[in-house]
Amino acid sequence: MEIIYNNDKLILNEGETGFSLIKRLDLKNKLDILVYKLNGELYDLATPIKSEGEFSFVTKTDPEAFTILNHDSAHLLAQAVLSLYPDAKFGIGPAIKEGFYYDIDFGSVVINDDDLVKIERKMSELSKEDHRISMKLVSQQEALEIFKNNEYKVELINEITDRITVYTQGNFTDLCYGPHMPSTRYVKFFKLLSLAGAYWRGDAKRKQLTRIYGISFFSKEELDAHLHNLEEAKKRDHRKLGKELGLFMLSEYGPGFPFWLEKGMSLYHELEHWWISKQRRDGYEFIKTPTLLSRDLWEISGHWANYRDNMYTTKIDEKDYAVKPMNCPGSILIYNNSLHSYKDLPIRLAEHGNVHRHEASGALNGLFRVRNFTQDDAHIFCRRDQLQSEIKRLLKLYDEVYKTFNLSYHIELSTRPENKYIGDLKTWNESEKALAKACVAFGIPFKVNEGDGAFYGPKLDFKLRDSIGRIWQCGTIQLDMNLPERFDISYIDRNNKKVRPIMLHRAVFGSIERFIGILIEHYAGAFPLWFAPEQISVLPVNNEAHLKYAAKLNKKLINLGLRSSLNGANEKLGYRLRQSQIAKIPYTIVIGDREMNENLVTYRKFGKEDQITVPYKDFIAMIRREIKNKA
RNA sequence: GCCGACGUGGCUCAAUUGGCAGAGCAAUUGAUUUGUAAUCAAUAGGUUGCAGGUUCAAGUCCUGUCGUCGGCACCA
Repeated sequence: MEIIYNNDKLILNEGETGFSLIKRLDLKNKLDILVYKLNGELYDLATPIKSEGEFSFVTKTDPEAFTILNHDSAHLLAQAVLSLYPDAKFGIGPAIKEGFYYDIDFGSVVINDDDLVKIERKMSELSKEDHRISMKLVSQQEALEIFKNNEYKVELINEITDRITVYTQGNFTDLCYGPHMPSTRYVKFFKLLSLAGAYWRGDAKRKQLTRIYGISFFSKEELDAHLHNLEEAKKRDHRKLGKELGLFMLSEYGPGFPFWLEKGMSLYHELEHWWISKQRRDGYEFIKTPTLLSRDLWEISGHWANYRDNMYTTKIDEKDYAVKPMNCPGSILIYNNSLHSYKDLPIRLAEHGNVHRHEASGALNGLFRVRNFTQDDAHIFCRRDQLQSEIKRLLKLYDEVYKTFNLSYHIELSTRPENKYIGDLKTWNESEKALAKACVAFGIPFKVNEGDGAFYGPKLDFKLRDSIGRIWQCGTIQLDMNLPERFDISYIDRNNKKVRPIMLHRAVFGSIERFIGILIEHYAGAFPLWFAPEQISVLPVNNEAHLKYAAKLNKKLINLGLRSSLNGANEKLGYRLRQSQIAKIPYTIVIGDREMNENLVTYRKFGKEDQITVPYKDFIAMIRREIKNKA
């Protein structure tokens, strides 16, 4: 039998394993080899190479290495837990993008953060003890016997239809497909990060297990760098910055209902004004629909039946009302307010609509998940033949918006769910094709999530990537085959017949509140000039000599439409400069004798340490240019 | 909603085994008039989230409750 290895044919010995091959080839980097890969599948080094094909060794630097290491780390965690808590029962323990976790039933024992430290120490011990990790193929009967005291594994075993393998290291044996590295000593640089409750098999009706999260790397440097990044992420937490920069607040009197402070409201207004002007340019008509609408409407839309628990309702004059959790029904009422000709389409109704949803208390999170937020919503009513071009327009608009904030993104297309869906197949196929085709035409790649669409239609989701690499789902374009039927909307075609238009829902930010939260973290509170709540701070060097002039200059800047403020506190210049740095104000200008007498401006830009002196009009020109370029 | 942790001046945090609630920053007042990240001094600021309980005595222990955080579930 022969394999292709390093582009060469290699004849295998009888019963050759990864280990024996490493030995035979006398590979220098043998300690870096984790597993081997045969025809794209990964195997333990101890497993005999069973067929011909493309062969390679996977080393610490290969893309698969991180997952393998973290999967091994989950096993090491379990081994450590078992030795400290012999009665613990194990659920599942996979590697994930951000490391690994293991779901464990500790019985009546309560685990806290101090225990994590103990477990971590035990893991290090077990790692040093260099336990061999060995795999064994077993029958279902044997597997059931091995895990007879663990109802979780038994449940899993009963569902497995192909081969069952178990992995053993020391006295810990786990049900696992593998692959694993040869021994526990490969897991060396790791950290247990947090403790959480997690429902068995993700089902809220089933038992909650204790989940331990951790992450593992091949070097101390990588681990330290990762921990450092976590610290950095904490520093830009929008809740922390929101407090420090005076942007918004939360109150126990309204959990999940954010209060906007003056500076935060400035962000909000800037963002909204800019965004409204872009949408007007693109042919959107702005509307506003009521916050409180009668139950009858929500029954037609289907929300009363499906989301009543998450809606705020009230009784007025013996009639039920609900605070709107969505803007669509209101928008449709406006569409239905008049007859529409095929010539009028597409009609693009936009509403920055303030909605309330009673989210579960445990779901609330700063501005990211709130009970009162504003959707930058729009509903597009168009003809079938306009669908393609409408989507293309949207892609262009989304691209422009996200690029303005320096956010890169990727698109995911979710298609028709297998069983539960409404509408006819023809429309589904046509719409999915239109969404895909528009992406291709726009020249942007997309990922397909088969069967992940809403029951009422396919959608495109936009996943943004921020300045430190985190992914946020914001924008969405959804085709709706449900509401047009329920509200019986139509337009009159050229044959004078009533025809059902296509309805698109679209939001680019998703929620303005959440988007601002994301931008706070993305910019770490140091907003670009056009967007910053305070753009310029004017500091007179000496209050007696320069305050008057500085105040005049500040007034001048304000009259030019700039958000400028004077800092004439009785403090040293250094102290006031520090204040503007802490407030992350883009430009701090210092006014002294020279500036006053020669009409100059000495400025320091946030994030830079040098001071630059220029004529006043050059400074204004520069500021204007920067604002215009949204830099 | 569920599991776990936490809740002390505006902010960040102290307070031995239960034993007089304290500091820095911010604020106010006064002095100082400052050229690129903290001038000096004084003053004021608290029913320790809230409601009960145990105790001679509770920030500390117990019960309940509200809120926040890390996750899970949920996210039209």
